Amino acid sequence: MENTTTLVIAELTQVHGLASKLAAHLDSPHIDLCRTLARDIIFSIEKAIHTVTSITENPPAYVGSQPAEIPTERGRTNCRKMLPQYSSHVSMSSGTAQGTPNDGRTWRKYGQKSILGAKYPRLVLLLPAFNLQACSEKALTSPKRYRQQTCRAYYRCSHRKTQGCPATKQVQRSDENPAVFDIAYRGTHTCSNPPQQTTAAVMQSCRQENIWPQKTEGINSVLQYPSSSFSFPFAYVGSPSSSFMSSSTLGLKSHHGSAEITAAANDDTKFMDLGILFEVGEMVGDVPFDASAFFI
DNA sequence: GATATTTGACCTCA
DNA sequence: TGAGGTCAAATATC
Repeated sequence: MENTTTLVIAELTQVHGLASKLAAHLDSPHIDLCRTLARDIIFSIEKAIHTVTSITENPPAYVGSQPAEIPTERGRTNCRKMLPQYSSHVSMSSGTAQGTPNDGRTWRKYGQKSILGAKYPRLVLLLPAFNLQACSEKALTSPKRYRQQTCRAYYRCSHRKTQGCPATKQVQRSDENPAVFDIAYRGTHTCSNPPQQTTAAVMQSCRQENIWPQKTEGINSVLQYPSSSFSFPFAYVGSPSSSFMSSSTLGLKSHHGSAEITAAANDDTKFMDLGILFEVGEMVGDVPFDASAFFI
């Protein structure tokens, strides 16, 4: 519940910031910007409502840190019912050809499964960790079993062996938005592994490598993100300029114990200009953002 | 050789 | 019995 409260508070904080920004621009000629801000406000409110609604309808059996499960003699948990619920979900648009989004932790992939009923089986095209050939061959040879399937990859903390860290995560494409990856985290890190990169360091490297998000031609307009990533917790809440927001949205948010990265784009999306991206954005949260490391 | 990934098999649950 | 989650041997990469 604490996690939910944090999420809702964060959303409300964002709404407050957006509303303030909207008020400041009411008398300006930038009507597109106002529309965008209004849309963001509505989105955040809907999200907060959804968060509260889902927690009411499906109270989690687990939130936050819990001791690692006691494995059986074969190293498996005895009762799946006792497994902790996902402590957080991250949605991230990523068409990078270099793997799943890096969240600052080191993960070891330990499995992959085809998931029935998913809308977007093309996930295998975007995440090289997924075996495209195997999936497609299975789809051809067993059309009934593999029809409309996508792959879900399973990762666990690299420090499970050395430190017994129970954290795991699952990565698959969102059914609701093909441009968004759903990354579900289970358990919390008990390892002492620090985040690999700071936000400023990541952005600095992105700027240097000129690998900021851009449209991927031919793959349903999926935004490409750099293979490097953001460390949590960090926060960026804001809206790109009106010209950009007319065709796409992007937001980065994080909270204690949970985080979310979202991005979406339609087919009209043009290359994102990072200067524009941060033009009307603002940093919130508890991690300092070193703008000097990002802007020349 | 160490480490990471792939993949078929196995286990649990509904 | 099928689906989801995990194991562990085989394989790939550095």
